[in-house]
Amino acid sequence: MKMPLAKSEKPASTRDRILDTAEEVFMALGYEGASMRLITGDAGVNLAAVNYHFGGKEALFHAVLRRRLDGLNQERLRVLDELEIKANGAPLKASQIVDAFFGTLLRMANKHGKGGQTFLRLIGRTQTEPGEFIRTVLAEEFADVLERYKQALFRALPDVPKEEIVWRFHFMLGATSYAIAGTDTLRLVTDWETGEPDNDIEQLLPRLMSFLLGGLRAPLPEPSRKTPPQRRKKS
Amino acid sequence: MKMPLAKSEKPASTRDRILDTAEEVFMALGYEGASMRLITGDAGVNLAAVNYHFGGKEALFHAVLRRRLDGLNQERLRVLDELEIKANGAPLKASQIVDAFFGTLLRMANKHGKGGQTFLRLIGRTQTEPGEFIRTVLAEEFADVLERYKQALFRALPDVPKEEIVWRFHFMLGATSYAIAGTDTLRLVTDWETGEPDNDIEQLLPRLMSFLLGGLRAPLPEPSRKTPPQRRKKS
DNA sequence: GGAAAAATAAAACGAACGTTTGAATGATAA
DNA sequence: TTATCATTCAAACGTTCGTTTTATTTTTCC
Repeated sequence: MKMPLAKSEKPASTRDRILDTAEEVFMALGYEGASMRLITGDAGVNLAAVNYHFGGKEALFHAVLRRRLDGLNQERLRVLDELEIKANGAPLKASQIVDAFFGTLLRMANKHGKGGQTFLRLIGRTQTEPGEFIRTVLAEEFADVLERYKQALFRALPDVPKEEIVWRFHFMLGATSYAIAGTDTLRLVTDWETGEPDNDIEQLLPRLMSFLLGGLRAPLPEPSRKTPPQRRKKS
Repeated sequence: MKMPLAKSEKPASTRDRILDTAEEVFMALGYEGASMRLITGDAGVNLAAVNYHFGGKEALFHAVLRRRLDGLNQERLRVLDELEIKANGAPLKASQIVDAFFGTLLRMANKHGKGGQTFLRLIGRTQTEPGEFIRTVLAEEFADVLERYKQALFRALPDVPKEEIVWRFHFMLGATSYAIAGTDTLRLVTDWETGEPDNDIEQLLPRLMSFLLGGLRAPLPEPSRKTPPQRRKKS
């Protein structure tokens, strides 16, 4: 029988076991580095199961990303909606927007426990993965959310040129992605005799927030050139 | 004959052709994604040449990184020395330090023309590569420089707790690495009807600088907890 | 010149990859 | 029960991987 399963039971269907394991393995080894034999082996399922349930390695990766990104981005939109309703037409504060975007990410990751943090590091990694289709997946997944938040920031910071805001959004994504993906280089910078990065998220969030907001609201670079370079003809 | 070759000639020894090509291919496909057959093929040399001249794929990657990283980090140390001599014992300004570290990176990359920018994106990529040895290489290569700059920042910002500076250094690395590695996500954020990212570096530097300094000097996060969590026992 | 060393070339190695196949097994419904 | 469907499984497919081997060519040095 295909019982819906009361909430906390865990026979863990083959499909779900693959997803969970794949998430971890992709995170640890990257897309290219993770082999289907390793994933299916760790998950305790047959090698062919991935192709049966998902259609292939790419599709599996796609599914892994989607499973959590959907929830995350829905939540991001929900929080933004809520803020805008409360504001009743007035522009939001930049700090609210930044928190709604990046704070939601970190808090959701923390909520799901180990799995959430694994995923957090995965998408940090994924941002710089070279594969063509990976970037496509991310682009599709993020397009709506980014647009909404971009617009919100435009309204929140009317004095900052839109182009500059876009750049700074990009920088914020980088700082966050990096802060999440690897404690690698940080471990190199500091002496680390304090805790493991596992529950560092609670420490990380306020620190990251201060940094991001400081950068976002920084004084503009001196406009060294009047014209925003010469506009190039569209190819 | 093994003539030293007047400066601008370019028979390009097998070794150098491999290095140049490998740099591009690694950048485009990542370490795992780049195959020796592709590299040697593009370089127009025999497949076995890499193993002959470098010893293997890992050693080749190592050599690619070292070739430019050595110069970069030497220059970074030189610039910092120069600043500190001029300051005559007084602490430097944070903006000077940030420019010496990140500005030097971007300027050097710009100097070497196409090759430099390729390399810039490569190290941006490399920061999140999963392979074990890759992180080792980067750690060795950067250790000295990071330590020097860290100390300089400590002196420049005596009011900011050292721990906080380390974190923010990490965030700055992330923002920069990301800004460099992929215009990928940015291309997704903006509408891009302006120029290609090729010569964007001149635009990028002042923008990035403002952002980094804004973040670095941002007001501290409220110390929500007095004790810096409880110190965990060292395992 | 010719011997020694360095460099290039072609071919093959074994291992690992993602995917496919076809039979065995389990559950579902008439 | 029997027919039907979905799932699991072991085995093999054909490629591609990094590396090694063997032979040939080129350079270096006496």
